[in-house]
Amino acid sequence: MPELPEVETVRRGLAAYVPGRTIGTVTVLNERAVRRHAAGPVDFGARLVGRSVTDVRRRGKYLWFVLDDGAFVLGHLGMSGQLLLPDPALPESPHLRVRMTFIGRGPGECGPPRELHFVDQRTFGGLLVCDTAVTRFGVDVPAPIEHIASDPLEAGFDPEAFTRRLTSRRTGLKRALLDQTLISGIGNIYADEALWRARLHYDRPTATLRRGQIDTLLRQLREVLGDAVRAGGTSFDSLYVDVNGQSGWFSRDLDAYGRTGQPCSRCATPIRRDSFMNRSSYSCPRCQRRPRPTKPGP
DNA sequence: ATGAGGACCTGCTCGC
DNA sequence: TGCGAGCAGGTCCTCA
Repeated sequence: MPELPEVETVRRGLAAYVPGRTIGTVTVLNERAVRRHAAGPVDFGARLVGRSVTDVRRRGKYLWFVLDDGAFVLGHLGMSGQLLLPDPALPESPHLRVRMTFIGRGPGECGPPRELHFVDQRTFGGLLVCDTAVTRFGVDVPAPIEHIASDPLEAGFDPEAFTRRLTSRRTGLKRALLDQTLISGIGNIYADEALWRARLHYDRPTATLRRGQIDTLLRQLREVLGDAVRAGGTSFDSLYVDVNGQSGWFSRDLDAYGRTGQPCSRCATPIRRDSFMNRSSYSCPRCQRRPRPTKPGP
């Protein structure tokens, strides 16, 4: 499940159940799911069995468990990954890639503990175990995501630094928003939604943005991401669900994404779909004017 | 540094 | 009914 609100929804679900639990068994059903764990699937399991989870954290679209020996289990959901605490009465997904069981039960619980399933239809996502943390933007993160910038909902997100880095680029605005080394957590849906809210065109050269426009964009980004987190994320189908398999309902609040031909909710002009960066971009041709071609520099 | 393009996958929908 | 094309919310790599 892709973008920040969906990953945060999953993180919250995991944080309510997993910390304090001890991992009993780990079964890797598809090796591709742990391909980024260099030591291989056997080592992946061996590193986890008997360890307790102390916390569940997130930056951008990545989330990780902190273990009692100081290691991390880092996960990315790719395009179709799910981390589920499934109802044992229901049939297993055919796309189950990694199964984890827990030992013992929490206070007041009865019956066997839930399992943790990593389910991933397209297998672009994956899990790995790593030992080293690095401090980036004031937070200790697993070393493999050292290159990932802070996300706009983090306390330590620095709008000044973002503004400087954004305007020093010579690229288009949406391309920059999707660059996880500049700002993290934003994908195709929320980029289009924030650009619509801020009335900015996706191909606006970042160097021409005025400070006020960037402030507005950041405010709209925080707002749309926050709204979507409160709604439990966006989903169009059962591929994007929380740890219990439930869909979020933010899709009803989308103003641009996926609304080709439908009237803009501000000005009633039909929303248009463009092919951009090998994917779809949705925008209002009236509220979000295409930037003038840049004049050749001196 | 930038960006275009492809690779990595499965499954759904659409038009013929 | 079958079949190929196109599409899907991501990331990473190479090459120019």
